[in-house]
Amino acid sequence: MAITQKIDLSGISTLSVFSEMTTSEVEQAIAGASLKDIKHREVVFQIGDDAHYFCVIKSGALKIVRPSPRGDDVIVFIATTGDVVAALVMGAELRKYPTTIQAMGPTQLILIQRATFVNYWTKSSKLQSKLNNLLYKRMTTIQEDKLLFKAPLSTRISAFLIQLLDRTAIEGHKISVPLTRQEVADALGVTVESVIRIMSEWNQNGWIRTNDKHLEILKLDQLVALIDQN
Amino acid sequence: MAITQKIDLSGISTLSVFSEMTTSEVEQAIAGASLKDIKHREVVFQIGDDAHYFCVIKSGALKIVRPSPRGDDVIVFIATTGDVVAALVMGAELRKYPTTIQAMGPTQLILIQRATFVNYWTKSSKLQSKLNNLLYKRMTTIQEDKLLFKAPLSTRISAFLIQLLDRTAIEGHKISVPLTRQEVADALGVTVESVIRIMSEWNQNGWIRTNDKHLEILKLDQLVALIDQN
DNA sequence: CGTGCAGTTGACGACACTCAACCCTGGTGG
DNA sequence: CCACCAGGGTTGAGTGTCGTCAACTGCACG
Repeated sequence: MAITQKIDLSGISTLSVFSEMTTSEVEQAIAGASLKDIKHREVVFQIGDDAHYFCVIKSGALKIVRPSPRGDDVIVFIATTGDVVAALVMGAELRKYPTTIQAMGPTQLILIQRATFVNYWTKSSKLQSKLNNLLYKRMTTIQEDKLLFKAPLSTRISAFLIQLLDRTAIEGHKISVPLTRQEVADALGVTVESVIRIMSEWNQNGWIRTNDKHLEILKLDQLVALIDQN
Repeated sequence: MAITQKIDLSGISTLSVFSEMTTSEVEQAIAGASLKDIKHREVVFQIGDDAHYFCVIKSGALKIVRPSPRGDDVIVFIATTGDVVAALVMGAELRKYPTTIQAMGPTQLILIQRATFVNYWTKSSKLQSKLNNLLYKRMTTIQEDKLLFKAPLSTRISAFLIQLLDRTAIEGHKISVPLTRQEVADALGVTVESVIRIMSEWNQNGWIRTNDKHLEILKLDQLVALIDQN
């Protein structure tokens, strides 16, 4: 674990996990925690390692990845600002990370010790309830994709991008998370080539634009139409 | 809501949700609840309906279903004994069931009022923690399937059946939940015909047997081999 | 005795996978 | 300064698996 900083509460209480909590409650929730800056692509937690920490995303995004039996990676979920990652492993018997967690773009994390989870988070029904909601949302997004299983790939890619756009929204229709075609493919469980064939066409049509790993959606209505027409 | 019975605590405290709880805690958790017998195929909660109740499965199984845009159903999850269903909707702003819940085989439920959830469950960190674990397990099973996305269908069916066998295990290798090929297809997001083509072959090879909607796995090692070889 | 559902089989076609080659960029080292 | 390499993106040809459509059986149920 590298450079850490003193925790500044001001920015933290705005995170949805800690909303509706008093300052003292927030302090207990992050007792002994540290702030950490993560570079693009840096691995935060490695699958199989002993799980001593979990984290809350202060800014940026993380991908939760599992290797498939075939060798290729599968992106289980892309966590964004305010999400809590690896919390439930803290309470599990087998205290190894079940997934690899990796940064997408520069990311700032609140790294919290297992002990804090056991001593405070499990005892706080407020926090537990927040965790439940986050988990529920995560499950819902996975389900949405399952619903589109039989739909053509273009529909699935479109739905994926729009859902990611919703969750990372900045001004305009620009996805603030750096995203390669490989990652889109890994998230949907398909091959890069298939993704590229479809997104290249969108590019030529002027529906999307990529610069410096960042994807901008120029014709949102066209992508939405792809989903609806189905 | 139809015929209900007086609640018998003896059978209930053995359910994993209520383990590690005192009798009085369990009583509060199911205050005002009723026991209900559900017939095979009966709909417990209908998607879009007002969510006044959630439930704990005392015995049997429920399928959690969402209609896809194409019109066909997608089975999100098959909940078995001890699972809690529709609990998280109780706390959501939009109090409509997000899925349809339907019985698979004769099932006995503990039907609990929303008020009990709000008044007791949300306040109890023990129960919240149990809910977290159940949700986590549910998410893990969904993920497992995602890992096998690119694998041949036979592998995915095999993995699905084995996972269901693990969770419903009775003596022998018989899945105690009645299961049609359509349901297998809906759970994996594929067509019935594809499922049938594969399972018919297994039938002829003597690897599985179906009688009265119940599936028995005769050559478990053969099915496991399908997963491993991949 | 008709209706509906579960299971089955076959023919056909489409969409996505596989494999292979190639471009372009940025970074690194001689 | 150039050569080399790696990673991301792209394109094409060929293949295969699974979806679609259609027809048919057997069975349960009212």
